[in-house]
Amino acid sequence: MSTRARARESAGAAWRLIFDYIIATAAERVAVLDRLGLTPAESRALSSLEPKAGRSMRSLAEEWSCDPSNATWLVDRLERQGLVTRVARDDDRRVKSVVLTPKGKRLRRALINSLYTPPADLVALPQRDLDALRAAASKLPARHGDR
Amino acid sequence: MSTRARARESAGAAWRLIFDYIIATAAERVAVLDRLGLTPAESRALSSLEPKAGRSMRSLAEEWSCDPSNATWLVDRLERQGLVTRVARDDDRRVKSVVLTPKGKRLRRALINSLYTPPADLVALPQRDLDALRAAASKLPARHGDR
DNA sequence: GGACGTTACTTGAAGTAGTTCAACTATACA
DNA sequence: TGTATAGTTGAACTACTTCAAGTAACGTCC
Repeated sequence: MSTRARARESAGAAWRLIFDYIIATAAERVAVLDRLGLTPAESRALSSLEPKAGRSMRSLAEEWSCDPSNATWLVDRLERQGLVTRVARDDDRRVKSVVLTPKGKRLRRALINSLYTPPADLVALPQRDLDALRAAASKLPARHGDR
Repeated sequence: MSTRARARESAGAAWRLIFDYIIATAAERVAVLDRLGLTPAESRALSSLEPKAGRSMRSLAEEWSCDPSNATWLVDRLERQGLVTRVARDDDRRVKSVVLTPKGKRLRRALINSLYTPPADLVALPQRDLDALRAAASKLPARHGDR
């Protein structure tokens, strides 16, 4: 068997297991959003907003690959919940900078903390496996995509 | 540091990396569904249906944790697309068995094949890491949850 | 410096996907 | 004959998407 084919086989097996595990734990994440009173779209929006820097509507719409009017709609929702504010940017008054409020920052932190908390099954793995998992995963590209 | 705390730390780091990677690759999976003409709910429905055995509406509604009427609605959609058929069970004529048609089986296979194909970044990892990843992941519970 | 095309964002209307609830039918079971 | 169960129907609602049209601010070219 070629080196390449061997890699594909191992990667396939690993991916399948990981993917299944992600699906199996999906309900926990739904429960998190539920508890925080967020829809999936709202949670994605929240995690797109860094606590320090505001972001233009356009850049958000691009990250979410949606229509600008959709971004307006979603940011409206967040604004009505007091999670973000819009501020017109001084250098270009067409651009609205979407900024997290203190409440928004707190909720974002709570959201990320919950989602980043490893499921119990994972913590229960042998330390050797956890280290290997971490080492392997750290070599994956940390694409700053639609998170 | 306690053994426990160390596990939590490694698991946390590993989980965070994996989680980010799953989010980063989410668009690929959306593209798969798109290509196959399936909504997320339909794809979940399809993968709940084993090619060999039919399943009652009730058991489907339970697996999807939704209202029975919701299951009716979803299965209606699949049936209209020729992916499943309903057959009344002989031993209890109240129960409808939802069965994949040949077309449904083919589509399910295509769906699972696509989703189980590991992303290129993963295949590109060193063989050593892939083996470790696979070994670690195989120790996770393969909960047969909402997949 | 005033008209002109462009860009950022918003508004409104229409549509799809999915959820929830209450009411109903048909079958089973006691 | 009643009561429970499996499934369906219909109505109302939320979350999201798409598209077309509109407003305001910017940049530029004469």
